[in-house]
Amino acid sequence: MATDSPDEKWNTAETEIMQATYRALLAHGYADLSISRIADELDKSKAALYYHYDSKDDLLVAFLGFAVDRFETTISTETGADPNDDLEHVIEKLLPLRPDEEQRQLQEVMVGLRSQAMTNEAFREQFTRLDEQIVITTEEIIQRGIDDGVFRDVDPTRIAEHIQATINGTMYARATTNRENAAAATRVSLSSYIDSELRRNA
Amino acid sequence: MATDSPDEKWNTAETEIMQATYRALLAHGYADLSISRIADELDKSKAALYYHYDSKDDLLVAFLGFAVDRFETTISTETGADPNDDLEHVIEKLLPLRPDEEQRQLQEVMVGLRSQAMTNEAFREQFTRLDEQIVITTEEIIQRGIDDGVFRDVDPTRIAEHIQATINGTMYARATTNRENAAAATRVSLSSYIDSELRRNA
DNA sequence: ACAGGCTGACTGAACGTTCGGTAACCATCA
DNA sequence: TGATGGTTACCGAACGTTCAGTCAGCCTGT
Repeated sequence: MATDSPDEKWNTAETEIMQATYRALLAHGYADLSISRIADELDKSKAALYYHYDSKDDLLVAFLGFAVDRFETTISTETGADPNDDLEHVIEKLLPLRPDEEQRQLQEVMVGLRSQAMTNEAFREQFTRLDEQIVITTEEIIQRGIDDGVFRDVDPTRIAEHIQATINGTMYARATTNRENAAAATRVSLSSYIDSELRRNA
Repeated sequence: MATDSPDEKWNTAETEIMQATYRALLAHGYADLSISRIADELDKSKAALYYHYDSKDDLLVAFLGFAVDRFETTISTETGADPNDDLEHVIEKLLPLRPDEEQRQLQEVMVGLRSQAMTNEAFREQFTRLDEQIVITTEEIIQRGIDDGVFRDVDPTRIAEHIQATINGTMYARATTNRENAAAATRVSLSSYIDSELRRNA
């Protein structure tokens, strides 16, 4: 960032830029995202953006941090008492059964950004971190379920990785194909996978 | 395509363009793919490309058809006698346990192209078709397994969709994160999922 | 002679980035 | 009080580059 502000979080101007970037992303998609378009959404000149960030890449990396923050906040609500519910909660957050417009848009933005991770190492590290975070969260819930005796004694890591891969795949399909029915079906199938794999048969 | 050639398949000139496009994609990635770069790989001028195709989009849509063809050929080798082996074969083709450089590159190209499906309807339709094709292939193997009595009487569509989502998610993670170990683990976990879900416990 | 396949030079638009300037707001000190 | 100087946040215009796409003309084989 250009200004080394002492703040822990985002200051006002930068938050506004992040939101403008988000709007521009929604309106034009990652491929057609330009400094001009972000500036238009911000209702400032292009140069204003260069006052706050050194380059387009700099701005975009900052935005990715912003977006990942949001995404992580979304999934990490406080955990309840029942591991079953917690697991279902995480899945519903990541892969809503019937996503509203806002959820759909956020996911589209994430998929768009993610495609950049193929060639941009800073992006790749962020998504590596994000995926790891999701797996760890899932793992912990499963472990707690095992400790509480409501889940069978499985390998939490293995199950968590499997769940995460399935979620990612479904999200990906939703964003890049017209197979919405298949996505919904997979979402349901995932619940039944958890049921048969984790739940104790009394 | 610009030329309405009566040929069923690709003629020589077009095949060379497709291969040049593939090389350019590997060398520069989708984001930095330009007509000039394809022309460089082809060792012809830009205008030569415009002789064969009306626009960049036209060329790219043709290339996607070409790539999807290749991908489908890859997975649809003749089916053997054992549904277990066939299933494992399809999975290994789509998600090699230890992919060589060529497989890795093809997958990267596919993920790059796929990100375009978010905004380009022609692309989206192609990937919808491709995913559907994979699910159907998987479904048929499972159905055959059930008929032969080697698989339990499950819902083939549901299992096939689940497998496909998991494969897609893992492939996606491989292309966009540094979690190669997790990808390999998920691949193994997928086999064990099939084992516990499909195989008859005698 | 002529058509198919191609070239090289070009255009206009869009892009990221830089730069000179400026208005608003501060603190300092006479 | 009010002049001085510095800082922050911004603007408009321009720069160099790259891009998709066009076009007049040139080979080469028939």
